[in-house]
Amino acid sequence: MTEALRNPVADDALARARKRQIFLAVTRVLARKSFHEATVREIALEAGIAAGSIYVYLTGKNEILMLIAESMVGELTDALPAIRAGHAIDPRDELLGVMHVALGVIDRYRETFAVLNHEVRYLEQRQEYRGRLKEVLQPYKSALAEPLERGRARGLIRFDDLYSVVEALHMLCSGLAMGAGMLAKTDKETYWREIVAIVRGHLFAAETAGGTGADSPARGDA
Amino acid sequence: MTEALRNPVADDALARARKRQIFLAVTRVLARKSFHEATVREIALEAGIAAGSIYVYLTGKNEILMLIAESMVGELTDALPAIRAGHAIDPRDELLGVMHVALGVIDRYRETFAVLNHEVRYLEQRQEYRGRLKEVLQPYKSALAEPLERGRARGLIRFDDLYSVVEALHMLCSGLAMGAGMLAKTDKETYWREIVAIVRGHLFAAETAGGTGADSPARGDA
Amino acid sequence: MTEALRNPVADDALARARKRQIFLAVTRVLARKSFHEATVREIALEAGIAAGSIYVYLTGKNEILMLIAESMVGELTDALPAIRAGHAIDPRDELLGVMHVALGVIDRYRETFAVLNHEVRYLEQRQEYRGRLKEVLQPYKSALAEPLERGRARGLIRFDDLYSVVEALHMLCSGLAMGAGMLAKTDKETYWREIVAIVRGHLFAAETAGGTGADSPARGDA
Amino acid sequence: MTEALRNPVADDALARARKRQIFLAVTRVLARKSFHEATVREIALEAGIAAGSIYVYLTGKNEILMLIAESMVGELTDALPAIRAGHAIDPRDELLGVMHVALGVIDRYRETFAVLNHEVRYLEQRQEYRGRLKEVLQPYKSALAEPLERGRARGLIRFDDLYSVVEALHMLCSGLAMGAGMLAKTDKETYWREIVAIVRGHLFAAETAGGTGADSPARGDA
DNA sequence: TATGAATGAGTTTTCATTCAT
DNA sequence: CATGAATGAAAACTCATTCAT
Repeated sequence: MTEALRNPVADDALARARKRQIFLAVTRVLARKSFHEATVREIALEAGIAAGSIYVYLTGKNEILMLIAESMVGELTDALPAIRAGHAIDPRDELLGVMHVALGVIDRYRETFAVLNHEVRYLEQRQEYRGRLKEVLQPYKSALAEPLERGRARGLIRFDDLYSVVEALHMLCSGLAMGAGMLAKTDKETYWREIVAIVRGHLFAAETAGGTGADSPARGDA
Repeated sequence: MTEALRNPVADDALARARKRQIFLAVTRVLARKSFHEATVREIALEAGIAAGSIYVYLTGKNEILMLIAESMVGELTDALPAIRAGHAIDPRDELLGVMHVALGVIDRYRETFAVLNHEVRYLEQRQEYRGRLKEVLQPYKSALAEPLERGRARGLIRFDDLYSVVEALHMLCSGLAMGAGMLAKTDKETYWREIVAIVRGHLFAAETAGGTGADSPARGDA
Repeated sequence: MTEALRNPVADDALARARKRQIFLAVTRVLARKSFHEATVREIALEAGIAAGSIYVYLTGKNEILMLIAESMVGELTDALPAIRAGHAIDPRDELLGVMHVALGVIDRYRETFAVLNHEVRYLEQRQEYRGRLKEVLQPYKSALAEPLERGRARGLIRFDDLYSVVEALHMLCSGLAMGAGMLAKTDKETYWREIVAIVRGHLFAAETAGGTGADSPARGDA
Repeated sequence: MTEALRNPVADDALARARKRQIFLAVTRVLARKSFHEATVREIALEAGIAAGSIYVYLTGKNEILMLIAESMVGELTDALPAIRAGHAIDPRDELLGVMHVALGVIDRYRETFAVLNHEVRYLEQRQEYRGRLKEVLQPYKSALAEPLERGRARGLIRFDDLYSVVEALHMLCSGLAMGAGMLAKTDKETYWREIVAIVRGHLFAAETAGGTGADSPARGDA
């Protein structure tokens, strides 16, 4: 009754086109400032539409974040079939393939990705976004989780907690976009080489000396 | 905007105590909401002081971020001597020790850390914060970089680009606090076990098949 | 703003039909929300026409109020001849007859009537509506005023200020629709019985004690 | 937790004074325009405070309506004891006394009263206001209802449905402020004379002819 | 005639910051 | 040092109205 009142835009192709416009605009704006510094008006104008027109396609500012998530995961999803086809044999290769594609998307939209990665936590706290968000992010999550599980089943990959590893690998990729603040700005291929090496187990020359088990490397801390 | 306090507090011990109060307060507030949702008044009240009193010790809301950075890096720094003493022999162990301590700090202030990690990029864009920020973050950065370099010199750790590796390891630790949104909420020790395994090179059972070089694992993608 | 329609609709019957549609739609919408909460789009949609189509028949949102006035007074006017015919003898009966019909219309469109009764004051302040409004409302006003004057002329009804009495009787009828907020929601026939009794002079059992004249009943107040 | 965050103003006398300022300001603004045309900013400025300062004392625009209700009922309540003392003998006199005082308040704030009378219906629909509103309006309602009931008990006042009569008498008073739109603008004392005459049963010279019973005066209508 | 996407002026509301006490 | 009332700039969002189709 009250939902149908908004301006739902009958023309679906138009809606898609406008949303793409808005996504690309927000991408440009977020290169300059944070999500909270960026105003809806600014984003609209950058997209070449009037201030109020954004509300014809989106129900609020937060919906821009959902649009970002959908768009970026979409670009990743588009590349997945090719990867799976290309690395049918070894799940380790498939995993690295997914990470490489993810890195490509992240690199293409560095700042926007950083924003998404952060804001998603607050979106997730809101009942109205929880479900949708999970659904949107699912393909990315699975793209990492599946080769991991397949690898483990075949004895090619070793880990205990799937979630932790997925998270860790996701973070390794994210690092490309996050570096800006905390540490340094890195170029994509340079960064890729290093994280591939880490994943492949090349970081440490050989096993650490005897007794230093995984759970006790830091005996000196609180 | 970030000039000196208008009312430079004479009593230094008091100033330090109040800042600690504020840091702990912000820590509690950020567990509930984002930095931009949190108001200065709310933080002040949570700290047990009046709304305006925050400006006696801080010059603006952004200064709270600096305070967070200082406080968290401080807690890390305090633990560093013990680590270095404990693992004087193998830089690989020292590196893991630093990471473990960092993980402890991150775990203690999860949401606050996530906020800091994100906001730092915008602070850094402002001329007025750039320098101070770099200085504040320096000890953490070095704590990771130094054992890495020492390890490389002694042939125990292998990598090309220091920045990338520092970033990657930092991200691996950060993952503990970030998981919330993008993926899953992980417990500290479980997470630690997995990232240690990755760093130690245990993730992959053995080298991937022949030709899949580090820079070409994803030949199929755009 | 209130100038003639830009696209004066040629087909007069169509225009009348559409206006009726709109009137009935607004009647339904106002049962749910206030005039200012109701959007033009909502009213149009409720009427089964497109958002912009309302402007083919009406020059603006305020014109909806004029339409309401016309429609409701119209329904009253339609019933007047029968009343006058039925009570040709006693103007007191005629007066009550008019009030009863008015009460019927008010009851039929309670919320809409309440809106009209209120908004009319602001319409009236606008030069562009003043004249038209007076003209539209005239039949109702006369329907009350005429039997009153005739009654006075024949010594059957007693009053000094015609306007005040017309207003008072109008308010007595309006009460049916207004009660909602201030007091209680009353059923039409129950309410009618009480106001008829008041008008007929049955409220007070007998004249108040001696000196309390009409103009001095409240000597004790500020 | 979230409630205490707003600016509740510790100083109670100050809060009361500011609210009075705002009430008087709104009174002046509503003489010029409708509640929906009046902006919060305009009201604040008229009250001599800054735009945003209204939110230090009120939680939103609707709260202005509550303030109006409280203020006007308050002025009425203040006069009640004197009336009750002055007319202890005859409830009919007391009733007229209350009406006269009400008429005085209405006259003092005509447009504001009209707004309140109308908007109250929408406020009442909101869960958050229902209870408070009922409580605030209660004294006025009782002031009319009590003498009516006492009068009926002693056989001095005759009616069946209390709510209807209270409503009708309230409407008779309200007429003074409402006339503007629908009919004519009347002066207080002139209006008072006429409604007193109606209530006292002087409107009709004598009983209408025989068979025209209260429930059938309008046999000719739909 | 009818439509509905697009507009942008205008509104409420929030909140970091100041400053008199 | 501490306070908290006051400020006013800024932002999200709404919606009557237009106009190309």
